[in-house]
Amino acid sequence: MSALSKRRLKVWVRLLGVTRAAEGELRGFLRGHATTLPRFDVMSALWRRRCGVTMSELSRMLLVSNGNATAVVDRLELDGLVRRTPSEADRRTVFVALTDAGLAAFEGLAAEHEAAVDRMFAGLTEGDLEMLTEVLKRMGKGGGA
Amino acid sequence: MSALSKRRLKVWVRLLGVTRAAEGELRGFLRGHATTLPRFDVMSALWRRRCGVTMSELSRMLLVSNGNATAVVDRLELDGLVRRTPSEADRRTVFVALTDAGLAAFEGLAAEHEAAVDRMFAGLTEGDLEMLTEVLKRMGKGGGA
DNA sequence: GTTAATCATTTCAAGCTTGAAATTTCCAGC
DNA sequence: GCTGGAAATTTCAAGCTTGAAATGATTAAC
Repeated sequence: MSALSKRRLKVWVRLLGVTRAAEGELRGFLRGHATTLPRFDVMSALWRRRCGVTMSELSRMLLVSNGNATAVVDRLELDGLVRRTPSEADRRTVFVALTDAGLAAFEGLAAEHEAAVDRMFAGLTEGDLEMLTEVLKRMGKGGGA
Repeated sequence: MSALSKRRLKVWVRLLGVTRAAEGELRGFLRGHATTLPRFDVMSALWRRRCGVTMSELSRMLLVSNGNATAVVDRLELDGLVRRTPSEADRRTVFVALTDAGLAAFEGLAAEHEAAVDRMFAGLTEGDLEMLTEVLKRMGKGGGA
């Protein structure tokens, strides 16, 4: 139980705290628009991959379980925001994509979401951003092994 | 939609990704010991404040809703790991504290947990830690206002 | 062409989490 | 000492999330 490991623990606790606080802020913003963080995350992923992704790809992108992706996509589908299309080539796989309504809904929200994130990072310089990216990249490599 | 705001968005996505991956890792470790992240978080908070905290303090410490704290404490209480004690001075408030069994359980886990966090941060130098702390501190101030 | 292994997805039970609506208690002003 | 507002906790419905088990489909080895 070295001093270094205690320090790492402290950094981890702070990292978790800041991330949770930020998530809370975004959740509050999205609540005002009758949606939620996981729904927004799914729609955002589908927006980045406009032509559609499989359920497995989706859950890998968002780092959530398969069952979770199924549940959120189910609800979005009920609301007409996403569409499932069975693959022709492989009858196991399903492609998910935004509907026109989903695309419009996401794009209406995206700018405000970006502004909210902007505010969260207002206290950081460009140098901070660069260092943060660098450090996070290194963390990802170490932990994900 | 400036280049800077796009950059901030990217950093936020990465921050969220790294944090989720790390949480996943810790969850996996805790699963092997028949417990979960939220339970561990509560016990950890009660360990830091050995003499007991109120439910409100607890939910503020963990950045979760009151209802959530109630639910997790309920389950921990059923398992005999924490104890609720009504306040003498104010009959609205309740103090929560680890039982002896809870203390033992937590301390048995804490060392391994610390080791797991240690591994996650293995790729970071002390300078990285310092800079990360600094940046996170500044983020917390900006966003939490 | 069977068989076995693997893969993509869904289903399920259990637990987590939220935000809002009760409930009970305290406190301040009258 | 009432009374109204504020505070601490719980309750509740709805949605989120997980991990494991089930289902259905593909692939590779024989």
